[in-house]
Amino acid sequence: MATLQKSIEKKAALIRATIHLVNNNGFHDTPMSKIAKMANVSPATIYLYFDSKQDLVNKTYLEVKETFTSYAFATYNDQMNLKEGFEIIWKRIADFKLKECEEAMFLAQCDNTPMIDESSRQEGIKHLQPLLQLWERGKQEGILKPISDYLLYAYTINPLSFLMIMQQRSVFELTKEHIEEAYQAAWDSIKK
Amino acid sequence: MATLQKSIEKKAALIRATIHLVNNNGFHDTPMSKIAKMANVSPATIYLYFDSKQDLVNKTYLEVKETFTSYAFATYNDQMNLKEGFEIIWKRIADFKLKECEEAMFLAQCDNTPMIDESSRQEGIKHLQPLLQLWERGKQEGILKPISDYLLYAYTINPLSFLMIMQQRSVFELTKEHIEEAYQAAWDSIKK
DNA sequence: AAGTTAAAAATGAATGTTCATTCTTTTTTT
DNA sequence: AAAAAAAGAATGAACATTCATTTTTAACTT
Repeated sequence: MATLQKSIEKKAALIRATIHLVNNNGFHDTPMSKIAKMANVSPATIYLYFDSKQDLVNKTYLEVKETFTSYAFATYNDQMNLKEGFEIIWKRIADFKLKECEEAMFLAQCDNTPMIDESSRQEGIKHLQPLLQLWERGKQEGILKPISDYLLYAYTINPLSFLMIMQQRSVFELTKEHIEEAYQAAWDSIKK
Repeated sequence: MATLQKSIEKKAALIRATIHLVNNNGFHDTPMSKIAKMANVSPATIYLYFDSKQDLVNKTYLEVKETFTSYAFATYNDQMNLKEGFEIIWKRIADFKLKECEEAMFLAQCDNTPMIDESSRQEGIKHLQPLLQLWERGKQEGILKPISDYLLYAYTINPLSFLMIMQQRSVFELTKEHIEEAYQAAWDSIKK
């Protein structure tokens, strides 16, 4: 137990350090030595867990994406009707972005820069499957506008990322009321 | 003429090279030597125009932001009524993001990473003043929802950035119809 | 108009540092 | 005591910036 447990903890510490440092300094301004120091290991030890710096950041991305989508879909099941399902997922996503803002900021940075490999990016997208299926159903039932998933995403989920970043930069404070408002605007813009 | 003109051209070439290389590789993976090569100057020459790499990227950001907002507000004047003014600005912004996508991608990267200095970021925000004033008016006239500018921005302008990035990554093609749809959704989500 | 020269602009080649990765040795585990 | 995990120091490449020269510009003189 001890050894495997310890390995898992070490790997987790490395990933945490990577998220934190990359958020504040960007990928290329985050030396392996700093990641090692923050995770309390030797730089060489990183290479027991990851092939390279690029591999470390790719795997960090995938792990965070996984955490994010598990959280987003945790209270959803596909028996729910469209409106209910969408509201639950949307609000979980909002929750995640506010509560786990380090992780969410990291994802935003990955999604907006050439930081991670294209293949990891592709892999990460797959996790959103349940939401895409829900939308598909909504379109077939004639409840949602018959538009591309990208547009649906742009109107509903993406504004949240922007608000999170502004919150993070302390340029404005995001309250429960803002979130409720944003949810209404999101729903209004996609329902038929 | 010759000399000043040439200087201006050289500076412009450096800025163009910076945009292109940073878009494709990120700030810290874009060496000064490559920027110099692409702009057909010696690395040392960059330092005649800019204090440092950080200064180069800050100034590039401000210049691109300036170009962007000039374009966005070119056909707008503050005599217009709210709906007309908003539509004109929104569509100019959409236009810019599609036609000048290198510049727009660069701004998106600056806005989502710790790439540029905080002071340049602040400076860049000021250029959006006309849009904020228009919104202020809209709220006073009771045409717009009485919500924060950040929310208005999140619902209307930010989705465009997402769509542009997806277009750029060739994951979907953005047509005139998509833009019209997106505009309608934007307006619907902010009007009272 | 041609020649002269000082200042400005530009250059390619150093410089010194930072950093990813590897190597050798030490520590921990079983 | 053998094997696995971890460490710190060493290596070599990449890079931002500076330095010593060269080239270009333009003002001035004849």
